[in-house]
Amino acid sequence: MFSKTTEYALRAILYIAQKSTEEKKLGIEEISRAIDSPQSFTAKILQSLTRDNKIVFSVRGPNGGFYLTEKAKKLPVWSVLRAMGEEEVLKKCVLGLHKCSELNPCPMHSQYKSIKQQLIKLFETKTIQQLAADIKDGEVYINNKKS
Amino acid sequence: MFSKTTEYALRAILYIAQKSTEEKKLGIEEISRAIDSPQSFTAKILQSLTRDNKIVFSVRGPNGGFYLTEKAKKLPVWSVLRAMGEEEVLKKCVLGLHKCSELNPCPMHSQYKSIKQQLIKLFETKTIQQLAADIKDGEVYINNKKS
DNA sequence: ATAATTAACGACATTCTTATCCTTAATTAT
DNA sequence: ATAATTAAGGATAAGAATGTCGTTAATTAT
Repeated sequence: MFSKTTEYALRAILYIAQKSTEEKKLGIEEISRAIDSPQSFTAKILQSLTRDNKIVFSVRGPNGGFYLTEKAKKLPVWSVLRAMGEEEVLKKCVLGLHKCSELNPCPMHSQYKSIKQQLIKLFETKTIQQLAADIKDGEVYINNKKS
Repeated sequence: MFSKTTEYALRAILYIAQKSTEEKKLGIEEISRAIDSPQSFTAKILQSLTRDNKIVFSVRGPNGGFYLTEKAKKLPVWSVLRAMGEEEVLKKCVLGLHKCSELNPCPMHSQYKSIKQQLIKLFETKTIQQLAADIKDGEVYINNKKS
């Protein structure tokens, strides 16, 4: 559904949300190990989310690292997807038609539309914090180790 | 959602299903013009669907071209997606976790699952023929011209 | 001040997707 | 038979996504 880049972003943010506070920041080494993603590449992703999107925050130097503010934790998953440029994926026509719309629907339009809407609603409703809380509770996991 | 390659495949197949019979085949020039896709690239896609997957059929030479048999028209859209290697997209974990499952769910698993299932069911249920018929009836369109 | 730590940044490498072009093979019409 | 037509196939290219590495800048601890 989403690019690998976005998958890494989501997992990293959920891990950070779950483990960090403004006092306890997380290093990229720990994060990428925990979510099983390429370290330098993940660093780049987090840097862009820090610089451009104000979803993730960071501090350099000893005891530095990445963290989320309480405010950022309350953001919907949708805001991460938007930051990663995935809005298009969820809004466009399944057949790739530019002009597909209510007035000019493609053959899949009417039935595909309602499923897309459910997806968008799901991502708009769920916050980073809610998902992170479920991880903390041990109900769900983001560990991606193959072994 | 799907790759451009798959979008071209779906549009091409629907166009062929709608316009062709075993007696009246369609040339690649007409097809790619009708669905607004790159001609040589679309040819390759149809060739693979012909050679490997027996979804599309073709004949070379004058009055040759691509067509669908009546049997092929009855195939579900899902079989095209499978042929295009998109099964993965609809089955994998939204966070990209290898091990995500009922027993080891990711934080989005339970709610994402039901939406995925709707999508799969939709593609399993709808046949090429049904969609093509809707185009013929003029209810829906696959024209992709920007102007 | 100096050294150590950690993110930021830039350049580059690799792989996959998308796309083009040219030649070959099959079929048909004359 | 020959020429015309049309898909098949191979080689290659352009671009985007993914991934690596080395250097720089900021911050902290000593």
